[in-house]
This record gives sequence, structure tokens and C-alpha cells, in this order.
Amino acid sequence: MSYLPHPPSDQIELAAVLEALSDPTRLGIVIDLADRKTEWEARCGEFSHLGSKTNLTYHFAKLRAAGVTHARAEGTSRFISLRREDLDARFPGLLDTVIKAARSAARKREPASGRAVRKAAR
Amino acid sequence: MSYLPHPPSDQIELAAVLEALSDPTRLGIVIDLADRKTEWEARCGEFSHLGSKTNLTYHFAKLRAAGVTHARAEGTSRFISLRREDLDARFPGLLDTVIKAARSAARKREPASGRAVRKAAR
DNA sequence: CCGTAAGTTCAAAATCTATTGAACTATTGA
DNA sequence: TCAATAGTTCAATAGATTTTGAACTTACGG
Repeated sequence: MSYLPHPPSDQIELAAVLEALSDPTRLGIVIDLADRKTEWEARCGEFSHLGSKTNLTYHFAKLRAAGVTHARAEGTSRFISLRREDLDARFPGLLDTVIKAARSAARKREPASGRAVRKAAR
Repeated sequence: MSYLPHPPSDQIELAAVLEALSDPTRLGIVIDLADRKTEWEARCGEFSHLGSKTNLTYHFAKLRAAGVTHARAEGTSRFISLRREDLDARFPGLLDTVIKAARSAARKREPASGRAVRKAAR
């Protein structure tokens, strides 16, 4: 798999996006990214509760290759963000409905105050 | 895989739905179902352009197991329909945005008059 | 320069998914 | 009853995805 390139927004494929979002680890990454309100970038290391470093590299690459996330290198870190505008231009509403669906699903699984509980679990 | 049972609507899992929708054959089935305006059921046999009988049985089972479709037996036929209300209750807007996205993707691939061309290709 | 921290790469293994063909069941119509 | 139709089941295969560990690169601080 080639690692750093991002697909241009008009070449993002629906099936690839859905496949990227259909894995629990990657869905976890995406809703964690979506949960950040003001600043929207995250260091890869902040997702260590979702898997090993090696494995996360793999999942980040899939999300990036599918056009779901953007990655930027700075020093020895990578900063990840959702490609909201690009996705919304190509498939209007899709990312938002998936994020909302994922949040409501998470709420049902963990009835006691989603965000706080997720933080504590790290 | 267990074949006829359908999950109750409150047990439909997001990851399973997205995974079901992330395969081109199954996405094809879903948009074909969505393209029917008045009557909403289809015989399995109407999808033979999308794969072999055996293979379609497999894909129909996946869609059904994920909660995306409903299957009803009548004689030797099965009638398939989308579980629109159930999906919409659980994940509002999701099915519609995916269908719209799939249609716009199909339109870009086949620029000459989507529906007519699809019919002719059978 | 040295050590550490953040991620990547590669190859192997483990696990899933999709596809096929042959044999099967169940229903229908003649 | 017979043959045909519609779809299922099963086992085998091919192929793709996920996961892991060890070795690696690159940047940063002291």
C-alpha cells in the first residue's frame, strides 16, 4: 500500500469510503476525530487505545487511501483530520449521517455519558 | 450463515450495514431496489445480471443479516425489499444518503442517461 | 553525538470474504 | 407423476483484510 498520497476529492469512491467506515477500529478513529469541537487535527498517538502502533498505521493508511482523512507530517508526528468538505462535496450528507449513526450506536452501548466514559477508558 | 432470520430493527449494527453496503454487487442490488418507484419488492431472479444464482444467494443473505433488506418466500420465489423504515428509525438519513451517493457515482461512470442504459444492459 | 519518541515498513500468520460447481429442496404447471 | 423453475446448501478455493513483531527511519532534546 502506498502511504502518503491522498486521492483528489473528485476521485473518492463510495465503496471505498463505506468499506473504510465499516471497520470498528476505523469508525472509532473517525468518531474520535469528529468529537473534537474546536481544533480538528489529532496526533496518531492519541488513538493508542484503539490498537497497536503498527496496526493503527495500517488503519490510518486505509482511511487516507479511501479519502476519509487527511494526514500531515510535522516533525516525527502525523496530524490527522477528517476531509469533511471534500466528502461533503462528493457525497452530500454521508459523513454526517454516519457520524450521527455511530454516535447514537455508541450511546446505546455505553449508556453512562459517552465522552467522559471514553476518556476514562484510555 | 443462518439464512432466513432478520435482525429486529433495534439490533441492526452500523458497522454491519456499512459493510453490507461496501460491496459493489450488494450496492447494485440496493440501488436497483431503490430505483423501483411504486412497487418495492423484487424477485431474486431479477438481479441475475449482477452475478450467479449461488453468489447472489450469498449476497442476499449478507444484506438480510445486516438488516438492510427483508426477504419473503412465496412459492419457489423470494421477494426482496429494502427495510427503509427500520433503517431510518435506527440510523436516520443513512440509507437515503448512501443511495443518493451511489446514484451520483453511477451517473458519473455512465454519463448517458442512467436508467435507460442500466435497463438495456440486462 | 546519543538516546528517545513517533511512526513506518516488511514479511508472516491468522482470519475473513467472495466465488464457484455440484447436489439438493420445494413448488408449480402440464 | 414428471419436468422445469427458483433458490438453497455445502465444500472447496481463491483472494483480500487484519494483526503481529522485529527492524527501520526521522526528528528532537540534551
